Amino acid sequence: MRDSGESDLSTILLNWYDRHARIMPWRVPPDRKQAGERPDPYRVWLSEVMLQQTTVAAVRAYFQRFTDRWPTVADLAAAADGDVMGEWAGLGYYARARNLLACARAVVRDHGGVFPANRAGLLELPGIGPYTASAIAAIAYDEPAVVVDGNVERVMARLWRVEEPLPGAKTELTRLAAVLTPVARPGDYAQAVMDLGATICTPRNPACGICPWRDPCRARADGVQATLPRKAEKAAKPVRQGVIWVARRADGAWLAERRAERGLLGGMLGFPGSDWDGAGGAAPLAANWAEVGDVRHTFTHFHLILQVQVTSVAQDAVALRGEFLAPAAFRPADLPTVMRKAFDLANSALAPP
DNA sequence: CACGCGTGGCA
DNA sequence: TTGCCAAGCGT
Repeated sequence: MRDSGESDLSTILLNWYDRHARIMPWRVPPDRKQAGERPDPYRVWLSEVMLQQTTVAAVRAYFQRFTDRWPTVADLAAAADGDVMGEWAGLGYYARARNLLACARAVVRDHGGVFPANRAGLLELPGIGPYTASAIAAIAYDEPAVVVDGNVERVMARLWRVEEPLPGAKTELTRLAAVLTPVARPGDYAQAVMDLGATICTPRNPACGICPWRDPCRARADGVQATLPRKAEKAAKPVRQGVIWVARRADGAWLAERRAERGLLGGMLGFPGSDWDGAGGAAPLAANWAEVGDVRHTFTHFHLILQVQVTSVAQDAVALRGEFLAPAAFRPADLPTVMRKAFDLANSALAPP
């Protein structure tokens, strides 16, 4: 045991975590850990990937469905691509789902179905970067890895009053996080900082009055906690426009199209459409198309206005693009949100078949 | 290293 | 309504 001031800080936080740890389906609470229970690396990995840039509230239901359907990494590795992409639909950042499958298959193929038990090994796997490798190593294997996510950056920036804006401050914040990381209970410590950041040291209106680190916090002492961390200004989002064609066949089948593996919504189910450059495009089949309105959707880097065209076609219609999927094979829940919006608009505009 | 990559909640 | 934000990764 160290006896430095930094060690005191981590001890204060761990004591707080022992009393206030949030209950999560992928987490082993501190009292059960103390009794010797270990978290399942598969569930830790799955939760960490889902939580990348995503709120706990959004992840919970997805985590439950994934673990119900694929209880082990071997089950997931054996799944069909389309089933995994469909189950991920709505959660966003779909490269995560593609990498999730690639990672599960690599674990089965190259590691005998067992996750590497250290940060360096985890880092080699697809979809596992510096943060996720550290988080799994600390939480699942109690490796004293330095875990730096958005919560840690925010908490460190306030605790030490770091005025340099992100992303430039990242190196300094990582150094400060490393100094605090304890050798004992590094996994609980990592989760404690994240709980602190999510429930007390929040981006807006931090609850400093009940914070276990309120006394040592330099930003709090100077009253500048709400201004930290500083961030570089972001560019304004341009508006892009396009057309999407939704066709229903007489038997109720829908003309769908699997998107390219790479890029926006890569690997997800969708409908034939134009480029999103406002130039229009050619319909995927000759029919009497009707414009039924626009769908508006905002992606990370742009706003999209999608003009929705619909039609009903005969059973012998031939599509130039896409594939007719029978009602049993077409689940609207498999669609990413922007495509789901287009489908809902089209479906409500068409008379029952 | 800067950028592309989703979505839903909230002020 | 609009902008900001959340447990980042790959290129």
